[in-house]
Amino acid sequence: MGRSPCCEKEHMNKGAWTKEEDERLVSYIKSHGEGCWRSLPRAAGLLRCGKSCRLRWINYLRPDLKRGNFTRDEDEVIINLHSLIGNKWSLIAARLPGRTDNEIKNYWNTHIKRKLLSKGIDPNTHRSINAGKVSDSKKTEDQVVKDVSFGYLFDKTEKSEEQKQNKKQKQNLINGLVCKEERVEHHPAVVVQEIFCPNLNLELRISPPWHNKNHDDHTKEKSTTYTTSRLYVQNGMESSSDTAKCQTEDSSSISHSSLDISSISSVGYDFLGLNTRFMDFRSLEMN
DNA sequence: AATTGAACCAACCGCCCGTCA
DNA sequence: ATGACGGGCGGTTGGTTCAAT
Repeated sequence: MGRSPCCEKEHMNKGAWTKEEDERLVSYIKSHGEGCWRSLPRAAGLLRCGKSCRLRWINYLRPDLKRGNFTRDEDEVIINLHSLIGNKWSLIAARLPGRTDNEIKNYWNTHIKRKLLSKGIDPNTHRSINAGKVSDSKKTEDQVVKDVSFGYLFDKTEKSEEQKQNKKQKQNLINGLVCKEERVEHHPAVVVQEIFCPNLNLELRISPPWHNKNHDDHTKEKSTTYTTSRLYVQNGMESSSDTAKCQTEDSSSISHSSLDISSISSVGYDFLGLNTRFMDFRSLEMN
């Protein structure tokens, strides 16, 4: 019954891969293709576990891997997606061509986490550490607030602008609404508006930017200024109901048990304020 | 120059889930 | 129907490099 063991753990090499092992693995996969990791080591003449071969190929030897530092755009994608789906590194990696889940995970733990903390943002909740303390004190037991912020985390060119923003945010916070506007770099005609409601209920609600009838016209005429909402999220993960109700901005239901945003990305909006080539949510599901 | 600690990242570990015998 | 395995995933470890003292 069942299958035979993947590999004998004894007599297997461990640790760093040698150049020769790499060459054997690459050569074998080039001629036979990926797959069947179980039988690959023996066929390729490697004293490695199939798992180890798979990992080495996926994380290091694959020809389509992008090497070098992460770009600012990639940083943003990672942060935004992490705020949405958490430590789902493979899902995040799927939005970043040439990057692996392992690479992103390492980058998150070594760079982004620290960057967020230095800016007073909790990397787990993506909320301001200070704001969290304030709101926590006001929380009632049956009113658990979990808002998701996609705030920009990068240095502003002008501190005075930042101060203005902070002042505006504080005022909005007092009014029960956090609102932030920012012009997109390289696209001065585009204003990104972020709206955070600290007292949101627990339903999960992810919506694309509201539909603008003149969207096409605007994209044709880049000089025209238009506003798009970055994302509107009500997180219901802690709700007693396991099934989150997901609706688009125009209230049409997507799914009760899973979220399929393919219809959104296919429209071509700058969903999450990111290039849609990164944001094809076809395989993303949230329960 | 030597030592120490931080940072980085490749690789491993252990678990989960779908598939197969 | 059952139980074992393969593949995939997230978390962790350990070796290497770099910077500070």
